[in-house]
Amino acid sequence: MLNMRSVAGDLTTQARIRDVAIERFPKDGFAGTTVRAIAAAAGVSPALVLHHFGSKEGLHRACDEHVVQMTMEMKREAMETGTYRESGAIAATYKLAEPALRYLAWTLGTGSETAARIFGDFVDDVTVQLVEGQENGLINEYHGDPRQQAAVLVAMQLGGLLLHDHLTQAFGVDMLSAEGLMAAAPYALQAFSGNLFDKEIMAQTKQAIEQLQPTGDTEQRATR
Amino acid sequence: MLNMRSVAGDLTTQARIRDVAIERFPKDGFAGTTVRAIAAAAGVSPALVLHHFGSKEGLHRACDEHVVQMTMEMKREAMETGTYRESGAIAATYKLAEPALRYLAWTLGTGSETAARIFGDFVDDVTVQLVEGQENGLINEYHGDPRQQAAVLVAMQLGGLLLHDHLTQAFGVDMLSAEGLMAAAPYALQAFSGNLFDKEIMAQTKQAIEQLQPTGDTEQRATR
DNA sequence: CTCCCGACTAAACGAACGTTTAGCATGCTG
DNA sequence: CAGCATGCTAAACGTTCGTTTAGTCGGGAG
Repeated sequence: MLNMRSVAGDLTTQARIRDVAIERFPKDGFAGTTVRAIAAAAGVSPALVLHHFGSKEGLHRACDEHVVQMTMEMKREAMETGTYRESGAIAATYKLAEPALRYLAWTLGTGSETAARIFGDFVDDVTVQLVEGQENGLINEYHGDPRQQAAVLVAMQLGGLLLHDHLTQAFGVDMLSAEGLMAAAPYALQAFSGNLFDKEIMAQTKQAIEQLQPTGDTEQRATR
Repeated sequence: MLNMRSVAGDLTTQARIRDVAIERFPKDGFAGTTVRAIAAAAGVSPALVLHHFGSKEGLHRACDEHVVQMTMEMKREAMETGTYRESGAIAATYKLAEPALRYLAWTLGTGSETAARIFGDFVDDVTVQLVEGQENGLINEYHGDPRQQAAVLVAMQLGGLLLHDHLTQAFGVDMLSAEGLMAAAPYALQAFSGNLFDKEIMAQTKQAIEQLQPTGDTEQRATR
């Protein structure tokens, strides 16, 4: 059964093709990445790519599955060591390899079902942390629905992941590395500490939000 | 000079083509959107698209420019009415039309130069707000560099924009509408208020971040 | 040894792509 | 009126795409 011909760097040819695709798809998009380019980068013929994955879309699905699986594995490890809860769930993603992180960010930006699943899983985790944290006294009382609060927190955290290129430029450190996380996280903590924004501006903002026109139909703007 | 042939809905044919492209590019990606599809949706021939914009890439540039211009216009208006400062800069983007917002989110997800410019502009704005706010007492004392703090805040805020599809699902309200902003913003404010996270978990998280392995070369993970 | 299955390639397929060319219709200008 | 620039289309260009087909090679099973 283990009858693979060429094995370079202890990776199956199939896995090598998939890893190349995981690197390329976020870079040039799905349609912008050609089967021929993937094959060339993996050192195989274009036909072999389709032999292993059925079609280009099949390769896409395989990439999604693999990244999701790696993400879950990362989560499990982070939960065992305790860093998952402490780092607010998503920050622990730095343990993933950079290509997988870029792929994750790319997928989340698309409206795919995989993206919805990943986002939903994170929200589930943070919701649990919120509810359990309140029982443990780690989370103070709050208004509203825990799941909606969790969704906002997840979106905030993932913002750093999706915009890692820009944060990398702002910080001068690769934001997908541990150094980047160590550089940026204190600022996130400072924002959440309540020490940054004064009560006055918070009240002003709250009022401004409440006074928004509920429906944008009267003063709707055209794309013109 | 104003010699345009067909004018439907008071928009130039050229503007109509560009608006169609602004809708399509985020949906299917740049490579995934064909000139023929844009032309068909705009009710013109494919050749006319290239006649007006030179090439597909030229159309892309025109879309970028137009969205950037609309964003700046939105900013200027929000500054005049005061909502820009109060809403933390980016939240005011809801005033943009939905296609433009989707395009903005799509562009920010790419590593394009336009994205870097937009992100940088937002960071500039928030940096100024941070510095001026401290003088006015609206921002309390904080540690670190104001520009880096601003970058983290912008990334957090834009996270909601980039992940609007998922937030929309979580809230049951279109997150690119005023209703969506009104629904989600209180949760963001609650997170920033310092009332959500207890001091203990904040300290735990801070410690966990500091104890990360500085360089990930020893335990580096492969994409395998 | 023979047979066979799976990894793998070379070559070709039709379709669809971005772009070009030639030309038509319209309206402004002199 | 003639002349010309402009908005616009139809048709075709060459290229490149995803995919298919036919076939080679090599190890494992009988």
